[in-house]
Amino acid sequence: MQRDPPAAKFTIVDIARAAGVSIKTVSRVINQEEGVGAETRARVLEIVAAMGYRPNVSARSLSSRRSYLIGVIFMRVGAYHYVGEVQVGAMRACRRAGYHLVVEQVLPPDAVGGVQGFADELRDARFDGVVLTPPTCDDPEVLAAVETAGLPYVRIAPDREFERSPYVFMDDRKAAREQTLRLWNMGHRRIAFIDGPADHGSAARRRQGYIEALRDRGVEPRPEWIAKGEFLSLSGFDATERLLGLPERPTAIFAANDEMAVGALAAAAKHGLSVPRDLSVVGFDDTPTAEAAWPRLTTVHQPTAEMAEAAVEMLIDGFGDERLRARVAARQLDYRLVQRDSAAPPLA
Amino acid sequence: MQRDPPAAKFTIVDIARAAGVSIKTVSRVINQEEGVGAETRARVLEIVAAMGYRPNVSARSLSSRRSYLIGVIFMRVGAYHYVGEVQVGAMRACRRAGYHLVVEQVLPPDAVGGVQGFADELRDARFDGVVLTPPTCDDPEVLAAVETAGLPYVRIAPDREFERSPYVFMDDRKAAREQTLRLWNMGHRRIAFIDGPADHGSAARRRQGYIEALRDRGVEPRPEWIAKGEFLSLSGFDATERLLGLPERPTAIFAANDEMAVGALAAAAKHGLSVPRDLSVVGFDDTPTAEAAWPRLTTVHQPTAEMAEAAVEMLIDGFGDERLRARVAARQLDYRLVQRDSAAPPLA
DNA sequence: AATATTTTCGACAGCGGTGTCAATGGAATC
DNA sequence: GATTCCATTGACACCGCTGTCGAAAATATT
Repeated sequence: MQRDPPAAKFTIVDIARAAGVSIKTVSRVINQEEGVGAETRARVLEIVAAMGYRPNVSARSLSSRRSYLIGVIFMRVGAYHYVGEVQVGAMRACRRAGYHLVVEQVLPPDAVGGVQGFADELRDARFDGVVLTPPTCDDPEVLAAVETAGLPYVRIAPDREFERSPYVFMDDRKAAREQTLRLWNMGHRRIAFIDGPADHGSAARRRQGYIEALRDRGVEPRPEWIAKGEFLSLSGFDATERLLGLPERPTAIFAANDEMAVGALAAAAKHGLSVPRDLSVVGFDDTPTAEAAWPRLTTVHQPTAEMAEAAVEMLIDGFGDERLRARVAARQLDYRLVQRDSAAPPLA
Repeated sequence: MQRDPPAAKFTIVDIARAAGVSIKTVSRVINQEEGVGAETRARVLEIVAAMGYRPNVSARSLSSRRSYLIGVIFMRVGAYHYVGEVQVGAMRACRRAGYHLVVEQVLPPDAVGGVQGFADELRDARFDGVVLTPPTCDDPEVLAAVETAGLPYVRIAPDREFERSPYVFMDDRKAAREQTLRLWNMGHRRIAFIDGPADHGSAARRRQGYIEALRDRGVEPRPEWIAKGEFLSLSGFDATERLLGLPERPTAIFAANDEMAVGALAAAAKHGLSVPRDLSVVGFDDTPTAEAAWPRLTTVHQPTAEMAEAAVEMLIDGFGDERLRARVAARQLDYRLVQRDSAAPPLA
């Protein structure tokens, strides 16, 4: 109508004409609806392929009221490596199903835009569904906005209200337990833990796993072995300084995330301790930091991309089946212990 | 028509009726077209606000042939922190102009999907324009795909063919020069450089800046002071080992990116050198790694988010003015030296 | 005051698909 | 052979907006 078509493509009408059928039949074929004769279907498919036809997304959305767009919501896109991983997985699932991935961020309420800006975006974008990542997946305002918009959503690793929506998760507690036992089985008996922020659910679950493991082995973890941290490398450094100042110095330190583990490595170096000879340090998450650190961190691999992929799958599967939306579903993914160079048996 | 409207919203018809004007007039108002009386415009705007009307994106796209979607293309979304930064900036610009951001990735040709998968996505998604990031912005196949699709595009920090499209960039050479001079001015005279991959344009420009700075000060950089690296921390470690093995050991090391600088820190620790007392190490890029490292890295801040923001702006501005597309435009952004803890004057 | 211009506004035809529903025709049933 | 029944298929309205173009109203010109 108005602008020159960027690349003169075909429309469903062209295909219908070429195949000698109605546009509705073509529509049926490309949407894999039934009720089309095998022969007709084959002919149409052939022509579609030959002419390189691809349906117009806008027209399809307008008519069907689906956008074929999935949104992933982050608190701050720039902040964490996490974000990239999530996108990789989500994109994979989207492509498989013919969806596209739109990235949205909710800025903290004080920032320009804030949650309101997010709500507006939500309405405009007409997502078919959204995936919420931590910590937005536990933000009451964000959840309210999404629910008000009537959008189906799946949460990744939520901290609470597990009945509120479908979600995917990993067993942090169990992973931390295994991570701790790995140190134990190497022979470590004085194992310290660097905790994450108090309001961070997965940090709490990891701490829980650590405690459980020790109790399992008949050891009551001493309070001074659990050092407060903030998930940042500097806090890991400080925490380690405190731990190394203890009368009975730990032989192994388990940091609740990789960044703090890197801080721990630095503190060890400052104290002239060689890792893993004099001190073992293990992390959690398996971010690129873990691989880049020196020595390379022994850690727990969190299947971030896979969780995102699963989340998008659940979402898309749910579209077909309205009941799925109501029914709460959860999907668990497996972690994996990663053995690298920062942990070893303690010196006799 | 078919599914129950998620949240019963208004259409342009409702607004027109409420305002007592034609839908076309409402359309004019919301698109800020001229040719509407001030009074009429005000009335319509008021009703739009009161009823909370937001135009249906699909309908608008179908009719206007614009999708209000901007694509950002990455090689591998998961790999670099870079990706998040770019998205932050791009999203900022998109929101301001009422666009949405879709993330796409081109997988290496050998991967499932590969460049072909990307080309298909391009056609489906009907982007109004795309932003290409390194290294895809120099990939002939990718460029060909984008151009074949007839899409306007802006590149971020391309390495070559600067006439081929508008682009945004930062002066790597000058920044590296300043970074080197900073070390020089601290009193360092034996400054080594850890180079990036041979085919990486910005690495070459940084090396050039390093060389220039030394020549500026009347020093011809010795070949053995320039160590090969691969932008990965391990390669920085190895390079540093070689440099520290030199008869006349350098007092400062300038790594062409932060990751290699982190490797350098590790190598220094292994050699029992305290940074920055015994050895200064500086990086480039100012990724989170720089802040997380121990000691925190003195580096050069690359305005990644701002570059992406500028790229999207150029793209959107170009839509209004067809001539802009043809005309090559470039926009330069400023780097910023970041002073942290890994560099200090050499020991007397 | 009559006419020429300009500004403001609306009718209407698409954009390219999907949903509804009725028509067609061959197989199955009686 | 007439009737009923599915499986196929197509006609057509419609999704909500923008572009075109002509009409009406306001303003300027002579």
